[in-house]
Amino acid sequence: MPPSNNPPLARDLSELFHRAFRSFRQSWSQQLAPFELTPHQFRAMHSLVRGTADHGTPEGLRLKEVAERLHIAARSATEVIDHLEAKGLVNRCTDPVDRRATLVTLTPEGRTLTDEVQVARRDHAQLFFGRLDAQERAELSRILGKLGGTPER
Amino acid sequence: MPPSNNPPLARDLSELFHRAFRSFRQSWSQQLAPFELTPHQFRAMHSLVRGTADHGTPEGLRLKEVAERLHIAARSATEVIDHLEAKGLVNRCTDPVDRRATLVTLTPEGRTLTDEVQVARRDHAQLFFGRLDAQERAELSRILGKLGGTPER
DNA sequence: CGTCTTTAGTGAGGGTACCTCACTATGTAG
DNA sequence: CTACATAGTGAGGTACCCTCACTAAAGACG
Repeated sequence: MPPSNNPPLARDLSELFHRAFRSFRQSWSQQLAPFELTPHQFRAMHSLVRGTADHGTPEGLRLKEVAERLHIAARSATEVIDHLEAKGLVNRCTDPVDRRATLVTLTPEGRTLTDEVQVARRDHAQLFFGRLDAQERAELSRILGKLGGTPER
Repeated sequence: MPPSNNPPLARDLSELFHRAFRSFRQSWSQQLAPFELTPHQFRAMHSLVRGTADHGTPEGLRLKEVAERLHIAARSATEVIDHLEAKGLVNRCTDPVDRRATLVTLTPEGRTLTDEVQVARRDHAQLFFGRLDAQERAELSRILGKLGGTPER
């Protein structure tokens, strides 16, 4: 009985948001599991690829930059990189220009893995967002952009 | 090749989703801080209110039910409830009907606090989703519903 | 009644993803 | 050279999850 035509209104947008995101994260985690990477580890590697592409320097990103790109504290970036280094996916080396800084670079293995996971990520996104049609995706994209908080600074 | 005039397309819905949710969660955490509750603690209390309303039983929810509502393992629910109990916001008592079970009920303080936080939550949602107009909110709501995975049960 | 199985909660022990604070080593300005 | 800032990290903490093994109680059945 639809006595209340009630659209599932803004009523509980919070709840819906939470739920949807949880579902998203969980399925992504699963997709990632075979690679033995956590979402953040992958995000870090991803940032390395894009990062080095960004500013001509071929030699990786500083830990600090990684932290910024992941929106986490520097200390936390250290940890993520620790794990990746332990797996032989990245290397640390002192920045010759500023010896306080540590440059993080992908190893060939890391590079390869990143590419593979990139594909998996695309698959996952298609699977997950595939429930929406193109227009809905565009709309969602626009809306999320608005909600994303400070786009800069 | 002009860098990219194209709209922030569905290109990285994953990224956008992640970013928006992070922003959401963070601002909610902050809103919650003055009450000295973590998001999950509040969610648990919230489930108690709704739970007891649900099935006539005036006497709280079982731990297991709490776990189900929070979508976490039973053991984890124990922890959340531990914290709330330590703060005097909930009580545990043995279910007279099934003495294996523990009924969790809100104390008057817990009840009051929940009501207060409920208001804060509404404020937060309005603030956060206020960046969207009514139509966008409705659209978002609809879309998130589609993405939410298991709609019920 | 006594076993046998199931269930609810929890102690023990882990793990991830974050954080702050204080310290070292290095760089930079005066 | 001194003073200060900055990059990374060790130490230590919190939130939020988990599994595994156990106890106490309930239910099934002969």
